[in-house]
Amino acid sequence: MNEKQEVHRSFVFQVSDIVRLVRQNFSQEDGVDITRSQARVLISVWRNPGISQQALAGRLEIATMSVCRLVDALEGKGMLERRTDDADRRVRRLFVTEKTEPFIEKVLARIEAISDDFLAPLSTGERQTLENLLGRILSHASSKRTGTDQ
Amino acid sequence: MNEKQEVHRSFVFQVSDIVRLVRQNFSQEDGVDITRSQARVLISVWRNPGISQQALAGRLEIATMSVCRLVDALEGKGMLERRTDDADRRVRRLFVTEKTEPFIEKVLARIEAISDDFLAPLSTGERQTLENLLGRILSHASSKRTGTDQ
DNA sequence: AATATTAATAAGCTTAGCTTATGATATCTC
DNA sequence: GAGATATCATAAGCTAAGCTTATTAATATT
Repeated sequence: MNEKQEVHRSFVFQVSDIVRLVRQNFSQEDGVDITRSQARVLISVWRNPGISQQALAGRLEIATMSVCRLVDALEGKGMLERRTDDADRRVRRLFVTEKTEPFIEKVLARIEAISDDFLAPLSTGERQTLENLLGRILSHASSKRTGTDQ
Repeated sequence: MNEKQEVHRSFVFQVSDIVRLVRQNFSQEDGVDITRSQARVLISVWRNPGISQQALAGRLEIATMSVCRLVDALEGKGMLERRTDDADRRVRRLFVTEKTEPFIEKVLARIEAISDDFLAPLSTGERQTLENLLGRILSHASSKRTGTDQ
């Protein structure tokens, strides 16, 4: 039973394993048909209405092409809208559609619910500690990324 | 600059983001051409020589088909060997090839190096705390998985 | 002997990215 | 103002790390 834990408990594998389990938990449930990365985009656009795809890529630290694909999907579902910027007609400004607003709450709730599920075995204090440790790891890791930014 | 952190700091996104950065760091470097999940398989076979693909799937908590593909890749690189079990000729017993043994050290070192890289901003005590918290999350999450085990 | 179960695999799908090339615009330089 | 250069979005197609749904071969059950 606890032999199973012996596989290889380095940080790299620990986080990979957790993310695999998260992904498995993500899809189903409520009536909002959206993936984890689509949710990330949606929330980010909702928080930054009118952001360009380029800027969004910088903010999410993924390739502009990846943003483009994710926006394609969300636009296809009618959750996001691309509007051409009049001042610079190369850029597409992104907006959450009005009909989508109510879904945002659901998406946020789902993410919180899944997080809570995983954090269930930890005390409140431990959760804060964890968030702090992971946050520091993230800022450290993303601050030393080479280029691709902006 | 720290606006970038504001995206959405729930546990789900924190771990996803870290894993994305881990994957980007994984591939290159030393002379061992292997992916993260292949490494996971390789190490597990090395620690459990003669394990069947089925049993390995149970241990790694992934589908038998996924194991099959990963073993295909590793066998293609000559790092793993499938031997038919004489007693039950349906099962393939897995072994690390002799020429591969020396690579294992490299793979383990790489994983440790990447882990260390990410853990760099933490003190030794904090690292232990983190490992403990993530470990508990993992056992909790995988214990409530439905079946597929063993 | 006929049936059911199990181990592995073939085929093809999904998610979440990536790179490389191309088409529109904008901007900079002469 | 024209030509070169840079920038934003996107088309096309790749990789990694899974998945599901058959199918085949072998074993176990009845």
